[in-house]
Amino acid sequence: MGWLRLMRVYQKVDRATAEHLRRWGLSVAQFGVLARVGASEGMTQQQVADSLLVTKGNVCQVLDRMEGRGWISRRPEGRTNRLFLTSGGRRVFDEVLPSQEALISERFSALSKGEQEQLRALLQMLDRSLG
Amino acid sequence: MGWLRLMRVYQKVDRATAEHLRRWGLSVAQFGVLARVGASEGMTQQQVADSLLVTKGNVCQVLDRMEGRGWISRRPEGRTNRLFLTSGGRRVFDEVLPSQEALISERFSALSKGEQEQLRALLQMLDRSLG
DNA sequence: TCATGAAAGTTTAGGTCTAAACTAAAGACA
DNA sequence: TGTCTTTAGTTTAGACCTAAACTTTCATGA
Repeated sequence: MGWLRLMRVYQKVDRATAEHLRRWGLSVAQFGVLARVGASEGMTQQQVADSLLVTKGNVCQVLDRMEGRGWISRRPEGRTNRLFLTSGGRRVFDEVLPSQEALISERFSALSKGEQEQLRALLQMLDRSLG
Repeated sequence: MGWLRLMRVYQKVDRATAEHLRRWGLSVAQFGVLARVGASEGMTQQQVADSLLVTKGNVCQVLDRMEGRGWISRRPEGRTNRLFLTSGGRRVFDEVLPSQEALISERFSALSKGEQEQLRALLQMLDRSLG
């Protein structure tokens, strides 16, 4: 079954990522938030949750820790919080993002460019079909 | 990046699985152990951990709950524990496994047979390259 | 206007997972 | 035999994640 393979690949890359990010004291979840907010500041917590496919309760908890470490700030605005990187958060983001992309690219290097494109296309079809 | 797609597909299928298994009061982690032990009884905890790509500490915790619910039994043997399904565990296993396989097959049905085979082949190459 | 309801965020209980420290049982070898 | 190391399992602290209950704030329409 393809699902088992997909699980294994996910687990392995996820673990490699986790170990890599530990160098900056970042967890995978925190990196996800950092990357998302870094890519478009001013998002609300709910928007971040939706885009990462996690609950808003989870985002709230992860943000508590990241705010505590001075990487992200919540700017209240009516009933929402708008999220921004602090200067420290921006510095980490600028350093981690390319490094993380390099790690992923290295992990996928067993596949040729064409094969990677094939894989991407198949996963995209699947993703779309899953709503 | 293909990795983002893979993450999304994993998350979506994982959530769907979790919701489906809730009907039997099973978590995804518990189902993993149940399926592994059900497929070859007498395994040690370390063997289960290795085959699921998780730590032995994690397996120990999950087993505590499953043993508490009467699905699995530990049979001490020297310094290892051999794992077996109880009759109740076997009953759940026999019922859940086909249902779970049907769910996965349904979730992957947006891809043709050939496409699924392609996907499986690409993931297998990737998996092997990841040690 | 104001009551009702929907939406954003927070909190909590409970299961998952890891890393690391710990215990106990084998095995190995001088 | 006695010590030394390895291996299996357990425990613990800490982060993650969800579901569900809760609070606050906004929006809507009678």
